[in-house]
Amino acid sequence: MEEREDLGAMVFRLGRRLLVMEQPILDRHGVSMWAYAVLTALRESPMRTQTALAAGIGADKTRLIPVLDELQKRGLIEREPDPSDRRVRLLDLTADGRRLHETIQSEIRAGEADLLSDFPPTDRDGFLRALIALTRR
Amino acid sequence: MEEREDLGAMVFRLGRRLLVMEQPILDRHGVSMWAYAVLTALRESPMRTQTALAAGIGADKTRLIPVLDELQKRGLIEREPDPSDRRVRLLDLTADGRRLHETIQSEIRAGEADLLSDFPPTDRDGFLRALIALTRR
DNA sequence: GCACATGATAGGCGCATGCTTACGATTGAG
DNA sequence: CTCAATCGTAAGCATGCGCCTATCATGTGC
Repeated sequence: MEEREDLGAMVFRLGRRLLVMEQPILDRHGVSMWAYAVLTALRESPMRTQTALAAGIGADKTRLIPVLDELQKRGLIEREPDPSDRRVRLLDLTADGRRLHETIQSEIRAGEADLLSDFPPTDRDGFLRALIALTRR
Repeated sequence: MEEREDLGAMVFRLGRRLLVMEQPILDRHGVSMWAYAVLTALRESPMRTQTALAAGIGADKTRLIPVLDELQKRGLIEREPDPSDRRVRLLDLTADGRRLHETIQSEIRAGEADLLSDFPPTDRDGFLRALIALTRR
């Protein structure tokens, strides 16, 4: 592993490559990257505050608002004031939102599988294991 | 490998993490990310045109100009008109530039080694092999 | 009850980016 | 010789982002 680029350079190039692969998929479903991140986060579990959601996906909480507006208008998320604390908005996916996320994610996963298909399984597993470990908070 | 995030999400988070690690190093040496990319590219081999350099590091050729101005002013790169075609500027590192790149890169590599130190060698090697393959043009 | 903290929202500022256009110098093809 | 193409440079534009402030509604500790 002597002659290689810096990790940063390689990771950023890979990021760009993944972006190029994913963008058309997101465009086709009329969803921005941030919106997809929101759907993904809410699929794991509902959120009690928008601030927590923003922190969870590494977004600015003020920039998230138009994204949530749009998702709500399209009926993809629920966003209701918490009866027990009317400052906060409870966030959750609707059935439509869940369905759309599932559709998009499966397309993205197909693209990923395609990228990874050339590697020997041990490299691929090592790659994924290391990547998962490196991105654990 | 059933329950994992999308590759894109993980790769971008890792990119941010690497950025957080590298930025202080670059700042300490008064070098921007683009400038460091230029030094890295020129270390591999001199370049015959700025356009080729820009394409090589994935930058906009017009945005590269102030970066090159700065690097030249600091005596880190040479940038002379090609006698055989005076439209183009031959680009190369100076001794100082080579030295500075070497210093910065070794600090960055130390940070990378630290990040990767926890993994079993097989995972680490698979990770690097896959990453190298995925970023080959 | 009152001061203070928290959540959502709106707006603005500064920065880096990608993209585009224009221009002067130079080269090469016809 | 003339014209098109290439290279470097300057400038402008729209976008998206992070950050910061202010405002309003609400909740909590004293």
